[in-house]
Amino acid sequence: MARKTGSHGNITGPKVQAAALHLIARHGFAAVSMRQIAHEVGVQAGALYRYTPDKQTLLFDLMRGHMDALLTARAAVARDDSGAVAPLIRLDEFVRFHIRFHLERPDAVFVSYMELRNLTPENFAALEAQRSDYENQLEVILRSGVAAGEFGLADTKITTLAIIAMLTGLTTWYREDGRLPLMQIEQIYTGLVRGAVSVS
Amino acid sequence: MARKTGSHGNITGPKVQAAALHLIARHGFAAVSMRQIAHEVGVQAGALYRYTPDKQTLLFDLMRGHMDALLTARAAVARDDSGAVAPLIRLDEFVRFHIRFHLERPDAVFVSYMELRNLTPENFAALEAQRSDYENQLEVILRSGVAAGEFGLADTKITTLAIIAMLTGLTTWYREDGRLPLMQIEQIYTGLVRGAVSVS
DNA sequence: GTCTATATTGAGATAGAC
DNA sequence: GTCTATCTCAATATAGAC
Repeated sequence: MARKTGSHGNITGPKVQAAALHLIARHGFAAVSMRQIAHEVGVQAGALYRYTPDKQTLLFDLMRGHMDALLTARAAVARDDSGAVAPLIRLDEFVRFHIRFHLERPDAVFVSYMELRNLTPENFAALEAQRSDYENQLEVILRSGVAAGEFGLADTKITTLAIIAMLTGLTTWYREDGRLPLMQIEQIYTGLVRGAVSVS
Repeated sequence: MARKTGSHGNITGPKVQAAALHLIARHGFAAVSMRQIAHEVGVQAGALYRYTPDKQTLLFDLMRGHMDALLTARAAVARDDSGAVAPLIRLDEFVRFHIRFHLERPDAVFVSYMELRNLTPENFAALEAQRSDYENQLEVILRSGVAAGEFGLADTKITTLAIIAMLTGLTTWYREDGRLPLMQIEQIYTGLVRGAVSVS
């Protein structure tokens, strides 16, 4: 029952992250000032430094948080696929997972892709390792499909990158109140991906 | 024979554009200062304002120049397709054109995609119109293929965006000295696209 | 056509009061 | 835990000499 009034640390921290993510997604990391972020949170600029040592770390924490969430969520889905699930089913599953996860957090996706340039080399390398880990999970599916003779692919590595680019591109134009409901969009994309990997 | 020594206007102008494109692609528009651009050109910052009224216009000119070049180059290719060329052939042609054009100018592609946020609303609208024009050319091909019964597509609009995202994604990882030669990469991508639009 | 110098503004980050 | 105040530095853009 301790820790009552006057202690906002557990609420301001997340608000700083949310405000930073929101503003950086819209204007870019370099274009957003600590003062702007503070204003959106409702505090003065100096107060932000209780929650991050500097602006660069704030950016990295956002991006690392996004990649951690991606890999964790993916692991929860992929866990059920141990063993006898057919490659085509696992491919559909991956496509749906990728679309859902990315459409649910467009700001984080945008920032994680656009602001890689603004990371220090070490921070960049850490995120690249996570991204590579994720991509590799799709490539494993493609390879198993090729091995089973169910997929017809010229190159699993390039096809992996091509599919992920295609799926992630969805985030640049998708609107919740758009022409088609999400489930139908998912079906269209699974169809496109199935076609791309089919034996011709 | 007039206009000799002391007149560098016709050379410094392009150098400013080239330096700006190069630096903005690497660090982002907001992160690059006019001083940095001037330094790369080999002049002082004040001199840049002989070639652009302000930083915003410099960015817009780069992006508009890229889109103009894209539409002009595309028109030169598409001109030969009046009439009896089969949809599948025109689709292959579009894929190869898109890949070649984009891989030849990675900096301009990167800037034109990443810095849309930093444009004024009017400048943004002007570029969006051009982008829409380009995308529409692919959609026309897809529609003609559907009409001829040669393509099996759930939705030409979404498929257009999906294909373009897939192709443009190539620019993020392609290296001239990479594992595969460009011609082979083009073949892989035409194969992927053919599969995606094929009747299943 | 480019320079130097400068006006003006705002950035990231820190110190110390409360 | 947040505030005010401030240090230090660098940004865009302009003016006027050469």
